[in-house]
Amino acid sequence: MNNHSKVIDIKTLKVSCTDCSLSELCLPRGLNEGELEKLDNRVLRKKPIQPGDQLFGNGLPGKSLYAVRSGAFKTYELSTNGDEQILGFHLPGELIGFDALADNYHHCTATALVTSSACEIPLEQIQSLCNQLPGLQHQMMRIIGKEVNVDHEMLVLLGKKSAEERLATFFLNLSRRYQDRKLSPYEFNLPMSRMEIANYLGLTIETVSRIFTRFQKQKLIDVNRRLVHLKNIDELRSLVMEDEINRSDVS
Amino acid sequence: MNNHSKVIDIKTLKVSCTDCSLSELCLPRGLNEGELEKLDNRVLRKKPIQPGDQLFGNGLPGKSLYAVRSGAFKTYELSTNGDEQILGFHLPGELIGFDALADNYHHCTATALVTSSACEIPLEQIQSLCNQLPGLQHQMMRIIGKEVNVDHEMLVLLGKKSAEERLATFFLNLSRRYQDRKLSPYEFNLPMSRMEIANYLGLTIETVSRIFTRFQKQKLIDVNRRLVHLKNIDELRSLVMEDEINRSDVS
DNA sequence: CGTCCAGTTGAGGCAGATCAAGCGCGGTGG
DNA sequence: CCACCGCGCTTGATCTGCCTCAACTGGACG
Repeated sequence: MNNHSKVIDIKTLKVSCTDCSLSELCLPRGLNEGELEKLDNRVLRKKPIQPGDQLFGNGLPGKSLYAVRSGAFKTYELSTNGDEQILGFHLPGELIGFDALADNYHHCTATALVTSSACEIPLEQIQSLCNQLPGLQHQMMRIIGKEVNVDHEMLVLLGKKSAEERLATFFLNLSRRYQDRKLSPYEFNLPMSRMEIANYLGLTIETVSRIFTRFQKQKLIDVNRRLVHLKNIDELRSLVMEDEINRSDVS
Repeated sequence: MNNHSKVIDIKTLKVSCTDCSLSELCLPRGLNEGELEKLDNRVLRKKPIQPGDQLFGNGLPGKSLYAVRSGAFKTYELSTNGDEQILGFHLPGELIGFDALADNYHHCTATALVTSSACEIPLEQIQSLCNQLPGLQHQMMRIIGKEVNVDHEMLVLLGKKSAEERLATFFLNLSRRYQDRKLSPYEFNLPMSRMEIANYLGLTIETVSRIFTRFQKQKLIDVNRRLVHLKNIDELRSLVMEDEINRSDVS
């Protein structure tokens, strides 16, 4: 490496996996220093991506995974009548691009919600490294498994939950993910618009807005434009599990 | 191989990957004879599973993937209020159990819809074999990628489609999967109840029943109990307006 | 200080849920 | 052989949560 050169600019330093604060959430988790360096050498750092710009697009060849380094992305598919369905919002440390594993073409599109950056890791490199580093293979499996489980949670949300439950679930999910990133689980900025929240949760923008207002009246949250303050997380939690209490006692 | 022994009973023959008619849909796809044998040695064949019995259960340790050999399974998660959300129906040749990749515990439950059987492949074996057989690693990635894409299609369905579109999509999807299995794409038995169809599609049993009736009046299908006859696939397609570009799993 | 646009609020409508009754087939037993 | 039951499914009537349409608000920005 370039340890011999003491005069390295901050940018170069910041972009190595070794010094990345996200390594415990990302692919490097569980690797030792030597292994990390091997991985590091295969990772391509991409230039900052402006809001609305694509990281990858539906129908385009895809031979890499991407780790969100900063900012936030959304992935979405186009429905038959042309309008989009958002599949997920992706925060730093999260990997996206699994949709290209099947046939090396992307089946969804990823665009930046705010100015963002990402690391690109070619699939070929991942595969060959996995053969050398059992820890990496293990971590890959964990990440893929989590991806599948997250999607399944969304199916439950869309298939069974009321609008109110969806919003409460959404806030609690974001809260936990910000906490995992050493950020406040109580106060954060939404990187996405109301429109995008509604789309993601299978609702309309009006319904989302009304429930934001309702939650504020109930002192559960404060929302000011995109700044959210969760004031009563326990109550939000009980909202998600509320309905079984009401339904199961009449006998 | 055991070609030297001419006296082998049919059961033994039938259960090897070499002779399994599903191998082109399943894990063995793309492996040569020698490689196939290696895989074959690691696969455990499970006894037949009766309708309603579990292949694996939510919260239980999971250290294997399972390939459906015959019959059909459903996987489901319990929502916070206790009722189930069906995540998928699984036909012969399909792999299930990816929900345990994240932490070696299952996050959903798999039960047989009819008398079924499955092959168990321990994850450890898959991983070590993947290091020896690039073809297997490649096929694993393909299957995982397809799994992710299928889940994403379901998110679009639940987030955006009308009840009618959901049912049409459901029929077309089953039709294609039966065709892939060299069965009639026009006439087949549903392995699941109306209730399970409704649950899977985020609808009620009454709505499903009404749309079945409507489709019959429109001469799109014939349904008699669980026997379905698709009479006008093109019209069903136009109901969904779905471009089936992505499902060509023969890639 | 007007325009724009994201978001909010209100009124009314509708797709699908809920509630309730009926149907038909397979199984049981008489 | 029919009478009866149970259960999966169908059908009808009514209800409702969320959508749709439409008007309004307030901060950002030229």
